[in-house]
Amino acid sequence: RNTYLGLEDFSVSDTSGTEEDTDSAVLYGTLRGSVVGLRYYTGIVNNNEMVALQREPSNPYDKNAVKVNNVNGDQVGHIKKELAAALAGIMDNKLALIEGVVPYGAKNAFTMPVQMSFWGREENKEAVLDQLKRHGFKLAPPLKGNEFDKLFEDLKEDDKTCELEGAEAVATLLLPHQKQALAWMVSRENSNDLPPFWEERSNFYYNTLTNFAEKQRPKNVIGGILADDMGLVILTELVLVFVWFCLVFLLGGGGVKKFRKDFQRTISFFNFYFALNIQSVETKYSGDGPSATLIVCPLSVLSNWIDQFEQHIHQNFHVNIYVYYGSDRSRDPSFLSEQDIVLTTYNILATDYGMRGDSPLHKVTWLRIVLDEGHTIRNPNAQQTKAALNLDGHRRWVLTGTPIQNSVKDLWSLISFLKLKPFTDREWWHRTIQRPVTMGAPGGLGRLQSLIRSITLRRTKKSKIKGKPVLELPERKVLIQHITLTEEERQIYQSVKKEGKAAISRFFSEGTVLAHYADILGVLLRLRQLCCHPRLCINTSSSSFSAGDKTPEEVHEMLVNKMKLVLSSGSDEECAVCLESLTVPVITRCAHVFCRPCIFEVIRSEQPNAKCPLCRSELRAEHLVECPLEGEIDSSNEKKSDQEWISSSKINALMHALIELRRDDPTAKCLVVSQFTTFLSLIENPLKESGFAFTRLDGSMAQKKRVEAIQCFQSSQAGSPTVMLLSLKAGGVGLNLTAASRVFLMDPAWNPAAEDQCFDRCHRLGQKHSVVITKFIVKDSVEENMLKIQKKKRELAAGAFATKKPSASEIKQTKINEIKALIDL
DNA sequence: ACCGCCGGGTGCC
DNA sequence: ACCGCCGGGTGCC
Repeated sequence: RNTYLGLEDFSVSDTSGTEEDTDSAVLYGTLRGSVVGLRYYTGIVNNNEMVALQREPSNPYDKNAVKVNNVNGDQVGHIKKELAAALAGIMDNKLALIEGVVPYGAKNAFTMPVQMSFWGREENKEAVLDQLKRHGFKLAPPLKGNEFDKLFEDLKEDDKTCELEGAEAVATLLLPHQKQALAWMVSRENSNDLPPFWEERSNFYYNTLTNFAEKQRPKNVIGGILADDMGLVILTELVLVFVWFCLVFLLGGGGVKKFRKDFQRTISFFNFYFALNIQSVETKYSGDGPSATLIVCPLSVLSNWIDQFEQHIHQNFHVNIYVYYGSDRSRDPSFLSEQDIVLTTYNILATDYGMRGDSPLHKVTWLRIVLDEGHTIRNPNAQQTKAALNLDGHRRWVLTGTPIQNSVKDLWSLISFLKLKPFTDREWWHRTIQRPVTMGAPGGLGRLQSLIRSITLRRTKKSKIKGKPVLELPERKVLIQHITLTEEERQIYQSVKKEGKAAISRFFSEGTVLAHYADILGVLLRLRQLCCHPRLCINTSSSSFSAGDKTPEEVHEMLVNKMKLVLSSGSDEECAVCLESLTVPVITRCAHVFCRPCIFEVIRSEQPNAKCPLCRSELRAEHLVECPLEGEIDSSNEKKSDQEWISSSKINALMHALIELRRDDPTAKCLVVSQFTTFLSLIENPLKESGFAFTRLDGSMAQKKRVEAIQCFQSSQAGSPTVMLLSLKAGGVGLNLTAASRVFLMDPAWNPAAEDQCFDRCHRLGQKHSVVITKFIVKDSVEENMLKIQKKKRELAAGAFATKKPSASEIKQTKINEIKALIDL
């Protein structure tokens, strides 16, 4: 199973089969059994301690053998053979998840009882009961009285309101929330506290969740999660203090003056990192042990880092920074460990870990590991997650704007990365936190909150310290401007709508909605495009809804087109296997789009008769079609510049607003945002005609061009552009466009979060003016319906925490409902 | 006694 | 294991 040489792969074995459904598992019942052979093993348990049951098919005495392990993974004994004979089949076929608790008998020498709970999908219940019955066992109803309650003890909350007063000269530079963050971080780096849910009890360390105890003191993580939707804010200038301390340490105060001056420049978020790294320099001087800090980030922010390091560190200190990226990267672990900072991306990390089996990054013991945009690793099955979890180094920090997106599930990878015992093992995480929370067990949420509180610093824009908002941003207003189409535009719109509605109605009555998912998205896309400009959908009219008899080439082309359609439709498609946004999209013959690795895993595990996870059609690796070219997804209809330019109602409304704005304030800058880059191109025309200086930022631009466009736009020089044409999803979270105080959103997005994120690019620290956002919405159109869906999504997101993540089929059902609402069915 | 009963040896899977 | 189970020793009252 494990093809990655030499590196422990801790989750492959428990991620197939039942894993996907652990959230929807029901409790079949409980059964008392016995653990035997205690005297042969070293693993010990306490009364009421949780134990894990593990199949041991290779046991020479009994192929049905089931091992019993304690929380530490040490074997306690075996399940008695008659019972094991009944359990083996259930476990091997993943019909149920069997969990054990040893109720008493902790001091028994030979055998002890074990209370087992059987969990699984409703449809497997009968088979499990049957199998047990055949061996003469019968499940008892679930135990009453919630054991979780009595186990749970709230932790004292860390005092995060305490501020750290830095050196006098520095303290004045810090805002209260910065001092607070600093104090927290310093305390995390220096604390000797036990990790959450551990207590010291008469020479033993005792875990209050699992009732596991051991002599050895469990390590608390040196580090934590900085969860901050204004991450860019809270850490700003934090570096000053770090650097200050370190300088005092290093230079004894001598070089401090010059240094401080340098740092009174505008300082950005990324300073945090080199703050940490300066510390690593200090550690290097102060003794042996690892001295290199590894920073992993998405590719999109890599250059930001490099810039920051170049600007600040190189000149001031002789800090060795190595960017571990590109095919010529050094493969020498000892070279890497000599660096002060090694910078790399999640992709490189994952590639090295997976392909080479001797990843240099995994051979180094790091002083500190920092995961930037740490939510990147929220999918426990993703290669980059496994790669990150297996990095070696005791100080571990996760920086993320969105640690808990939709579910508790997403948190596991982060907690596991922090190496908090016993949560690194998925089973214990699931039994003690995830299930109690998702099933609403009393105390479950409290437990989770306790955990989060003790290891994360979470601040939102709305957080307050001592009754005052942490951050006072200028006001932000969202206006909706309704647009009425011209008679001509309306005619085209209605005719396309009529045709599309007829087709979609047919799909509904035939029950083939899922099979025509891409076509339906296509109809909706065309309608949305027509709301913007009639020319946007000129080339996407191939409404061949039936596959018919086609040559392989034609099928291939059709699939590629469908995939492009899905990807460019802006509907924020998720892969139904991993439920993440698509990476390396491929399309099946039945026209459903998945991540390449995900669908290959499905094919591999279900072979020889793999079925499409969405529609159960036949699925074959050789039929999968990949997306031909990354980037220029909707460029297919871009090649018509020779045509005469015409305006549209929306463009007229925009130009009217822009000209008015310029008249009132010639220096005011604004963002013009659309999901359709072709639309942005169409807007360029009237901008030129009306003499606007503008710039443009979209996903297809090379990194260098982007940086240029951003700098140009942010400049306050006379004659600098006042308009930026921005594609909705361009740029990462870090994109800073605070020069703009107006936003024109040309077309609504499916996902309101995407819009909000876009607005945040100018409504953030550094914004001096109030921000006015104008959304253009065409009356009586698909756009108005999209607003309703957005509203629903917002409400859903507001109560999101603790609700479980929807399954693939639920996602599709939601989408079908959306489709109905969108086209008035 | 092709039984019962006794008591020693023994012990996970 | 202060059990169960095994198999050898033994055998009226």
